[in-house]
Amino acid sequence: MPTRTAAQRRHEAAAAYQEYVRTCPTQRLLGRLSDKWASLVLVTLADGGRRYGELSREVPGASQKMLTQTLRALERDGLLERAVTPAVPVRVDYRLTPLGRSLVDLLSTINGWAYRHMAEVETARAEYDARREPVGAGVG
Amino acid sequence: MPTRTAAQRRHEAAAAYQEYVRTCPTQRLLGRLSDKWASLVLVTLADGGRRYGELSREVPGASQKMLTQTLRALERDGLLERAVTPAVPVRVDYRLTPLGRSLVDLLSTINGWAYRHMAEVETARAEYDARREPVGAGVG
DNA sequence: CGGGATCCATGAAGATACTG
DNA sequence: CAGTATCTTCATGGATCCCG
Repeated sequence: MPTRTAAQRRHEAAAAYQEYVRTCPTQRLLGRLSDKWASLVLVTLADGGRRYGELSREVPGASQKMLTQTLRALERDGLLERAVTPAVPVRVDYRLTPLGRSLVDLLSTINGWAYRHMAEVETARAEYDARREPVGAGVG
Repeated sequence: MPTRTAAQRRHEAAAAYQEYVRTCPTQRLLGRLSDKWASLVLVTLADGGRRYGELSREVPGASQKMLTQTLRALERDGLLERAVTPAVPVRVDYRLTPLGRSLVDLLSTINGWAYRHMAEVETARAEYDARREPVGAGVG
């Protein structure tokens, strides 16, 4: 019997894989895009800069916590710029960087695939469900 | 004073938006791709079908629960096919459908952007962190 | 107006054990 | 071999309060 159990070795493999996932640019990118609000903020900013309040109105459903968090993450990644105007009521504007616009383009591509193929997905999904849902219809 | 408070109206807006997010093909697609294991399984299957056990070995870090769950979801979406061979030890093969291969192509595009731009992201991230981390270095 | 900090509910991810 | 069922754990997201 080896020192490491199968579970332990699997755990090590998992750790190594997690590392790979964290390293792989594609996985990192997908992670960023999977952020539900990130893509929404990006496309909202695509047609011009916005103030914080405008964003919170145009991206409803996002709490300020999530919005701020998303904005911070996107700013950190160099996808958008944050401009603070220290007036009496502070004014903060957000706008895309060239890198951000580049990502919006990619988002358009993804969008294109979605519109071209998601109908097939929906169909497949409906068929799949149809084969499972009638639990008591076909067996009796 | 209206019947609905600001919080309630925000809640309704959020609900409506959640509905939009669920409806929007792009959001649905991103949701699927964001599934950490989904993209991994797809690219693994890109160069040929695999048995369940093979997948669990080639995609370590995924518990069988996660693997099964991912495979079911992908099958449901019509991205891959599941072929059961009822032998003594059951044999199950998974392989991409044309739709699945199409999605792998999209994944390649995403991959391309990632490799072209993630270095910029890393740089931006490092700069951003550099402006925050030296908490006592630049202020004193 | 913009946002940081905190607390809490929810759901997803993993380990384990069992089945056919 | 190929799962399914269950329990626990943990990260995520949201509500709230408060500050500049």
